[in-house]
Amino acid sequence: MTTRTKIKDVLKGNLIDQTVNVKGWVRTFRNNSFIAINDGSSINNIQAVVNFENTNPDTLKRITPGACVGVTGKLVASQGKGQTVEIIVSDIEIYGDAESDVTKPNSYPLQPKAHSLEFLREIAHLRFRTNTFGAIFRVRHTLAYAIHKFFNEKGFVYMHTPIITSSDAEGAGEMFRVSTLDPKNPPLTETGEIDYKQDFFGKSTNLTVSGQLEGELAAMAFSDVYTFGPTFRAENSNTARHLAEFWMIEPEMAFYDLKDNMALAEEMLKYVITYALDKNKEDIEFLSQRLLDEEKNKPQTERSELNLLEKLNFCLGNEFAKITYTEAIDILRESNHNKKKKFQYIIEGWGADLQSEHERYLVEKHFKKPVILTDYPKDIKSFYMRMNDDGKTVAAMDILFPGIGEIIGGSQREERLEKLESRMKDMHIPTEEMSWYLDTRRFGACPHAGFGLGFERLVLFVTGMTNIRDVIAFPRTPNNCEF
RNA sequence: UCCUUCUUAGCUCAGCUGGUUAGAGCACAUGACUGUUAAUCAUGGGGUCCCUGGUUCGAGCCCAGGAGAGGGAGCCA
Repeated sequence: MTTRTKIKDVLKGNLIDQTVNVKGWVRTFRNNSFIAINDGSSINNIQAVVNFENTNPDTLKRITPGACVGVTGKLVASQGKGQTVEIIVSDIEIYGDAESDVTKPNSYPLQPKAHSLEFLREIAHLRFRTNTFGAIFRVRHTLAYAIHKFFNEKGFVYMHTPIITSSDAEGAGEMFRVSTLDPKNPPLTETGEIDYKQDFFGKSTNLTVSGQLEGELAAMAFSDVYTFGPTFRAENSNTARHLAEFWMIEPEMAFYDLKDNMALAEEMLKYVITYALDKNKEDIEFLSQRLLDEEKNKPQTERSELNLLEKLNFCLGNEFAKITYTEAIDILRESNHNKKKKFQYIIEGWGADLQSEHERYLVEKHFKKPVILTDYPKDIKSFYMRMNDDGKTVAAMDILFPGIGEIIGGSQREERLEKLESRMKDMHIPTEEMSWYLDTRRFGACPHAGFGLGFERLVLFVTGMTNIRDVIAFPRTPNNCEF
């Protein structure tokens, strides 16, 4: 009995002349002889050669795209040109058929031809079996692993912050309500409001929009912590960069100021991208080529200057540009783009929030590399960000990536109790409910900082994909919760 | 949520100024071939033209409403 070998390992070729067994799903069956089998361990298929003259014709008919097969045979150097090794099949087992006749109901929808990303999104449960999505989700895995590896090597503690929260004061966005009350007949208070005292938790609860506040509590004990978990926003955002359910990495570090925070973020991004380039070289090369092929149909002016691999390497080889909000406003105001009124929103003066066209100009036209923007006006940022000495700006930072926009948002936190409380009052955030959070400022407060990295946006950048729905297995967006 | 474009065969698309029986490539089926590389060659089947209503002698095409998708914007990660 030969034990199964993963196709990735068979392709290494050091098992040559040995009998091997592989199991996987048929991609194509050419010439009644050559089965391309993929088991997800690699972007590459193994070619299994059957002798159709002494194989049962009924078995041959069942070798169709999508079918699951196991083959046993001798691994030999390939006679053909497209691959170095192949398996001469001595035994084949069909584990699961896949109907290939499209005139029949429930036929396998993936055909040996190119499909549009939009079509594959409708069959997200099967799209893992394509080259593109195989590559994307292997890269996604590697990036997730690299993030844990990076923080672990730096001595960070991985915190699991709660998914269900009662805090509605984080201000990061609209929340999904969590309730076990009967939606048709909820208990009411005397004033006619829904009585959440009778709900499961005895109060109104929601899905988390951020683990940051809980992360800060932990950082006041472990010094360096991070979270990596699902996050939920009930915003009615219909863009290629937003999801209702996404994964976020939120490190929080005691004794870090904004500069330390920025340096950690840049180091982490470069670390994980380097790691993925090393571990998933073939996948990223495939995705790079996919992007080139896609852009062939576009006019010259819309094509990228760098291919995906070059773009990633360029990002690794250069320091991120670091400028303050105030400097960014000056650059934008003095730009020909602004003077020629090419912006939809003309930069008038200091204080306005930057529109994505401005961010894109800074990243893609002016600096042509990732940009860290710092020290935003306090009025356009969150209550917990540390007030700068000028009294006008806060110690915030956003990292902007080409093609993606904001990939990281972070800040040094306001550790001074009085200043934090007065900010909360200004922004109508109830300090009583947030007493547990304010305790960190009452007992052994220290300067600290942290940031949030949108994991899917990182995956977008590394895979060169342009729609966030294509880098998460089963995307949740307004009006869409399939699978 | 706003702006905009689209929806025709399993997939990707064409369809002229509103005109008779709606096309192509790929996929699929059948056959041939048998060292292929999304195999090739031949033959064949395959349509609720997104839905509802309207205009018209006549609607895939025009009008109104609806649904779904793409791109852009806002909010953000």
